[in-house]
Amino acid sequence: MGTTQLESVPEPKYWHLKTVLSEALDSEFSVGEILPNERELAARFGVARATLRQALEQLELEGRLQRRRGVGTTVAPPRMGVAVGTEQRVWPGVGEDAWQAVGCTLAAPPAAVAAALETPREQSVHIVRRSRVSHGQPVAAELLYVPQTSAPELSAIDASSEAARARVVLRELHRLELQGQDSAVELGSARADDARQLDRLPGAPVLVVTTRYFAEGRTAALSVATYRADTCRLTFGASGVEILHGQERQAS
Amino acid sequence: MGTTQLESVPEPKYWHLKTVLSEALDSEFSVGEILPNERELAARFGVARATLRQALEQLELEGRLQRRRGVGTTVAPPRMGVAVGTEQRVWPGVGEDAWQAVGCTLAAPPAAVAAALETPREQSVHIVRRSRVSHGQPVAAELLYVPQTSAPELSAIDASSEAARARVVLRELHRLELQGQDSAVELGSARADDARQLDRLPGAPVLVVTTRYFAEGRTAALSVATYRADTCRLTFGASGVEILHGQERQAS
DNA sequence: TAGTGGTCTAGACCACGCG
DNA sequence: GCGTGGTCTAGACCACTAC
Repeated sequence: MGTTQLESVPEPKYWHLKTVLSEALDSEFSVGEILPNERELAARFGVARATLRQALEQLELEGRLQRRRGVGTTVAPPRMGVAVGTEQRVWPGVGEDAWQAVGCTLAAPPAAVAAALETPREQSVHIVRRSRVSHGQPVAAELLYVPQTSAPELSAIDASSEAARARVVLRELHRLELQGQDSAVELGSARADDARQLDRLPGAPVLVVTTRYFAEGRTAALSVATYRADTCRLTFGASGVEILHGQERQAS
Repeated sequence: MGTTQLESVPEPKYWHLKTVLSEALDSEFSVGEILPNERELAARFGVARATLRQALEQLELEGRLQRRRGVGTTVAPPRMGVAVGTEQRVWPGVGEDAWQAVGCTLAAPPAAVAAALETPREQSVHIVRRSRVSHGQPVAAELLYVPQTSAPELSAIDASSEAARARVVLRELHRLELQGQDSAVELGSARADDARQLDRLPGAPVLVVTTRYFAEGRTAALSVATYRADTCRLTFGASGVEILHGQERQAS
């Protein structure tokens, strides 16, 4: 990585810096390698630390870097493909996916969820919390909202553990015939609880996948899953195949 | 919007500030309304402008605010649903979508694109640039890579305008029988050219949708579309239906 | 030209991880 | 305890928009 000073150009310093760093990452660093610390990098490029950080933030947003407080900045591996919309329609928790039930509560859903479920407000629903792990890393935290009409027979077993209750709700749900589903993806920032589950700081960028499951002529369940935007590439259709690791990355 | 000072709490000021502002947006502002400027807001909350900006950045990332240099900060409308993966497989540019061909060049693709197309490197491909408009706003900029094998008969008409050439390439492409397609979504930041097309600054957060189109037993075309992450919610499956406007937003 | 958001600086202190 | 990235400050100047 060069030590050249930045010239006076019309484009912002942090933007130029990002380009320089990006090229250095391609040519002089390998995955997992640790970069010099921010104070040293800033000094080396002759900019304030805040400016350098702006460049690093962008590179982290693009999945090129990973920064951890108390540890350092490392070169991130290519994003992993995570299948979120397969051809065959399946209930959440069916198939060989790495979802893991964490807990289950019975509570009134947020207003927007109640609206999507066409459930009367103030009507409690099962809220199943799940966690998705891929390649040994947590990639998603999900809240699955299941109206009591979709999973009755739950009153008898509230003595079990939360995780057990979650599995029972899922089992009940799977008894219904799934008629269809649709999904939406949007950018968000991790709430405190999701962030903990994803091993990130609150506010970290996430891809929020909202999926509606239809059965018996109504919305039988609603899933709101937040995926780590830095490490994940969400795939729809044929799953998990390697496509592009990034817009401008070298072919491996 | 209150004028209360922030207390000393363990959570970051900008995070608390974001929460306060978010609630104020819900209760005291309506869509399109313009907020006080950053210097005044910072003073009102008793923080440095940089800290205030950190909160605004997050809210903009979540699609709650829109900031324009020289103008001000306004309350953003709910994100619009944009269909990107419909059930029936269709070639790009077929159907009632608002894509508009901008130009077309013949050039060697980036290495990663060449790999995905299973095309020999250094082999030129048609690169069609398109623009997608929804509700009167530009929402996506796309580069569609079409190998010459997928659209021959183009040599005779290179005298036409760029936009006309683009349409011809698309027409050629549509002659093939589409066998399948798959997509991937990931977070990125807008390159300078895409940013201009999207009416944003370079580096703005975008959702990059990479779609492979299969025909004649091979990858017949590859699309890399960058959607404005602040204004768009990408929908897969049944299109465009209103689902959730955000994770915790009030039902309208 | 006035006012806005965007960039940049040179400091300071804090929270966390690791040895 | 030390080094890391995370937060915060109080300024300054620039680029753009609208009048």
